[in-house]
Amino acid sequence: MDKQAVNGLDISVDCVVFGFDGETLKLLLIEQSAGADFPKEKLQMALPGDLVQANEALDESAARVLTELTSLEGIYLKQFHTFGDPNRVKGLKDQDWLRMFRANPDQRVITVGYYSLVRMEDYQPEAASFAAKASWIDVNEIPSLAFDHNEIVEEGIKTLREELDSKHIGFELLPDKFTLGQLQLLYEIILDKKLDKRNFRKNIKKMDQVIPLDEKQQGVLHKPAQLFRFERDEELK
Amino acid sequence: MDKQAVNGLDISVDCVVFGFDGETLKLLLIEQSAGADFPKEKLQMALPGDLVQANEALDESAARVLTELTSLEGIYLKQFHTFGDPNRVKGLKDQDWLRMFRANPDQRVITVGYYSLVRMEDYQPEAASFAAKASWIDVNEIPSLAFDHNEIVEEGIKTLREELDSKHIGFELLPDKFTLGQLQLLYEIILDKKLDKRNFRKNIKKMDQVIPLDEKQQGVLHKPAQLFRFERDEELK
DNA sequence: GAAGTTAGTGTATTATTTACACTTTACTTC
DNA sequence: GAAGTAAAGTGTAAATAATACACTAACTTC
Repeated sequence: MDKQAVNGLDISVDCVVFGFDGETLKLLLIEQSAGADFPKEKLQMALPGDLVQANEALDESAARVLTELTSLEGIYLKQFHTFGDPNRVKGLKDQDWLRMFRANPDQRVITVGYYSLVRMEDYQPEAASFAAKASWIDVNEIPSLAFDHNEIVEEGIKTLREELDSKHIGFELLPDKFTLGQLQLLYEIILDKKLDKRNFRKNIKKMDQVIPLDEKQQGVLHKPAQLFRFERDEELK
Repeated sequence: MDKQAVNGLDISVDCVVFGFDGETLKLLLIEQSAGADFPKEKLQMALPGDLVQANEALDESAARVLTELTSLEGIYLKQFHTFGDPNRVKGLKDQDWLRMFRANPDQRVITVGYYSLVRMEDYQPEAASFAAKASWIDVNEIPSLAFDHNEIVEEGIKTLREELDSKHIGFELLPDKFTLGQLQLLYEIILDKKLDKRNFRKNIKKMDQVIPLDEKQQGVLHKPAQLFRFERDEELK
């Protein structure tokens, strides 16, 4: 009586994982996992993601993907958009891989996009625990990715920009101890515009979550900067 | 080799449809459709929504639900969040209905939430073309709804609030010709706070999309207000 | 024509944002 | 140890935006 979806359907999560190395904004991308006889030249880079498991909430699923990949827990993760174009996994470029690795390669897949912020110092892909090869790629040098992942990346970056100010998420990308110069540079890179140093510092110093430490930068060839740390809300309790 | 979702799965869209009658903010709710022998007392109110069809994009699906319900086209519709709790349709209160109307009542359903803004003058549910009974319900008097729809409503209202200023969506809820008093009242109701009349008007008059008409309100028992109309971006081209 | 009701208008005050340039400090090199 | 280098660190004035606030105008009803 009620209408009903005719075909089977899978749901996945894909994570747009940002990192900052002090110079450029990076994205954590994986190489699609290759079987013994899958031709290497047909492998593409892709966002880390996976099918959602039975009895697994969406947030849990995204957290699992990240933890499996990086062994990190408690990472900032936020759902930002769901991508459901009926043809999003029907591109020619993706067929070989789907036929090799998916039980139902022709099945429609709807994916929920998450973005995530990782301290790069906490995770270097060389030490990966995961089968698929992962690496940090400069956001300005993203290659053509599997499926519609380039579009997902675009949306993820847009969301990061929009939420940077209101949600204090910049700090998630920095080491525990950071300088105001590093923080400003990060903001400039994400927002893609220059900021005024004095005004920026004025604003930051209004936040009482940013705490000056009795400690200075070391080993730089100029005046060392004071270090700060960010006190997350949960630490305030 | 690759992991895979074990059970079958459905995906749906649910629409949080706002309307404004000049006094309060309303939500368009439907009564779950009842079969001949389904006990009326077990029917709940719910958000308009439906399973996503094969080969149907998510946005298309949401637009279809709204059009089937209201016969209106080109309505403002925006995806805001996807709800995927594995138990979101497992509540006791929802079992009877699912068993009657769904082919796979135990199947997990993930739903994509959309919010939508409808000019109430354009649609009065009494004249509905749709089977299920629909009605405008005051947002402050929302009853307990089917599934997790109360939660979806909460998120939808939150999103409406956040996007009210930045996206000019208030105008979508007003008649073509409106007064600044009506507009202010709408803002006050959505934001749930009083606004200063002179400052509000100052702000509105900065937007050159709000165009004063050579026309006044009629039939009011006080000084009639000037009418304005809102020029949407697409009209500007 | 008096009473009731909402429309419509301006200004002074305060807070926020912006623009802008020089001195300080530690390290490195010679 | 002097000179050079490179980023750190700092304050103020001007412009803009946000806020607070009270009366007159226009129409309807009685």
